[in-house]
Amino acid sequence: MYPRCLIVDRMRGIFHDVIDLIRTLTHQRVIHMRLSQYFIPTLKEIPAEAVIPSHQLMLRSGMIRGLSSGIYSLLPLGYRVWKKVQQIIREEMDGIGGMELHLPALNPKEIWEETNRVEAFGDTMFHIKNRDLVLAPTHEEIITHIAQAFVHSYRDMPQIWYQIQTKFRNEPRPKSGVIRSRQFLMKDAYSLDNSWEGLDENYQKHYDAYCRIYDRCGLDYFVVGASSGAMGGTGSQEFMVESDAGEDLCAFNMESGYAANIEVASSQIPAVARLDENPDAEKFDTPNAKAIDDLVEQFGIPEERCAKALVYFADDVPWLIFMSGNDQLNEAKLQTALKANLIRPAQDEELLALTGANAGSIGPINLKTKLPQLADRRLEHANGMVSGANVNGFHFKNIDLDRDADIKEYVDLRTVLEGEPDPIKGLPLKVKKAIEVGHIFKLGTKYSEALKANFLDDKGEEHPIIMGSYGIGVERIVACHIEQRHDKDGICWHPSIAPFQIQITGIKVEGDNVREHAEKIFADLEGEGYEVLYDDRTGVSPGFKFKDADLLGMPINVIVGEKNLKDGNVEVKIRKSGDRKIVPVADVVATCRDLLDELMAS
RNA sequence: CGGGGUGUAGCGUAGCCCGGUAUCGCGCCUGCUUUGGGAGCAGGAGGUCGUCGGUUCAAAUCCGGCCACCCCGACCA
Repeated sequence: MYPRCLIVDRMRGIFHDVIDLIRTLTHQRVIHMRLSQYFIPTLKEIPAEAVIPSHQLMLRSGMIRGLSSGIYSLLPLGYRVWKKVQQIIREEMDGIGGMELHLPALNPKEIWEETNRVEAFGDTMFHIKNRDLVLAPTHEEIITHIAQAFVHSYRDMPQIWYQIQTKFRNEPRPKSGVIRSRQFLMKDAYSLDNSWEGLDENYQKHYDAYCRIYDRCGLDYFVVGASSGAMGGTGSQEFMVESDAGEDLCAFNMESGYAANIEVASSQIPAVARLDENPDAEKFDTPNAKAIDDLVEQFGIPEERCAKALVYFADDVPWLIFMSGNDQLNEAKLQTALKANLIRPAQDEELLALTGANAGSIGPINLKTKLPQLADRRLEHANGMVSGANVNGFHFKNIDLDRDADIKEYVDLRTVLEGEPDPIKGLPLKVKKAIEVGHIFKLGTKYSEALKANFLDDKGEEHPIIMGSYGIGVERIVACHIEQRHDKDGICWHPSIAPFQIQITGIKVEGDNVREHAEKIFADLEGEGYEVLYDDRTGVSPGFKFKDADLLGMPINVIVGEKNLKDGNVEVKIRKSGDRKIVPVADVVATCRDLLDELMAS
């Protein structure tokens, strides 16, 4: 037993230990937010490999570092942004009842063979060399596998499961920095339903959540109807950000409200009219005509009266395809029309073997081999057409496709062009490049059927689970944000995903007055809960600090220097607008709060 | 996979055509002076010239193979 005074001393000692611990923790937290300590390797010059602004600025601001083609390290400043985007996604996914889980990136190849997707992905999927394992490019198979094991009753649904996970895709050509890379983060969500109405509801919930996510990230985006591609399914939409760095083309007319990926976009371009006169088809000499334009120039044939014939293989079956004039075949539409896993144009030798002629002289009459035929709907019942004779150097004229060809079906196969009338109001279409930042799919039962994920309904009947699949590219949000919010000096972060909301620039912090005020403001702003990066570097010229601050692009820069301090003021600069305010030291916290609230809402 | 280009210090580059052991700027280290828009002076460190082979007395430079990266195209649930 201690004498009383010793107990008091001891308690006093513990009390002081706790205070010291708090001081230590606070001190450690603060010291990491100092530019003199924080690892931000900025670059003055633009690295040669970076072409687009977001890539250049991510490198220059020390957010990322390339390791290999399409593979990037996320450095501390960049990773802060990544985490913020993920947090916004988590909050909105949780908000629609999503449950976060985490699936393995390493998958048995076998499960991917059951859905035929080892073949469908082909070289895009990474394979492990010394085991029968693959690196997952997406997770429908694994989700369905879990559903198959545990979801057996209509009472078990609906479900929304999601994860934020690293995906691996062996892109043939990684490009544009993190926009097309071989390892990237994706939020992928999957809905399980016992009815098609349920799927519609879950799809709509995701649509709404996605809008909130992109709004909160400060992105300017639009939504387009999209192709379901080899994923299968009954409907899908893509969330797009307009950008010259984009790899997708979108056709739209704002006034009529039409917007679609060029892969599915259609127009009201008129069909080729049927002529009253309909003489027999007649072969004629065309020694120098290999392209539609040659026929138009040499023989004065109207472009649309030419039936361009192409041969495509759909899962190893050759098809003869007809298009009007120079209309461009849309391969996505063709793939959908033929319900094929893989399509490809025939090669020269194959053309010769199948038709008897080379490209440019192929047509419906005198084919060497009988081929299934498909034509664009513009050509429905068209006659008076010119097409190849299946002998090099000859064409037929006066072809009646109803009479002289054996076309199974007329479907929309053409790629729309800017200026054509849109399908809703017939207003002129615009076409622009965009980056896909999200995609929502009504998958249906493709995977549940393949993996036998069935449930019993209230009548005891067995059905495949009805699924939806919903993806967001995390790095694309960051890249698009920078693409949309930068100027000649650097990034202009929206406060929602900025690595720090506030930067403090100390001018000549060697001086006691400046340093003490800057430290005080630093502590006050952190005390208010803001994330603050304090440029406390000594021996660095003011110009250097300003340039760095503009490059890093925090929404607000508080400049503490003797120039204003002698009047009791500091300067508060808004990165995006460039506006500057001179405010009394005592008002800094309130000013920052007001400005950030304003910027957050903008 | 087809076409084009590049590889020289941490970054950006000159030299290559016409062979003689590598230029300049930025950055980095030391010292002094500077400090409101990428400071000055002085001194210093750092390079198997992507890699392997060939030609030559001698190769960053000429020839060939390979590798990596970038751009255009094809491809891209």
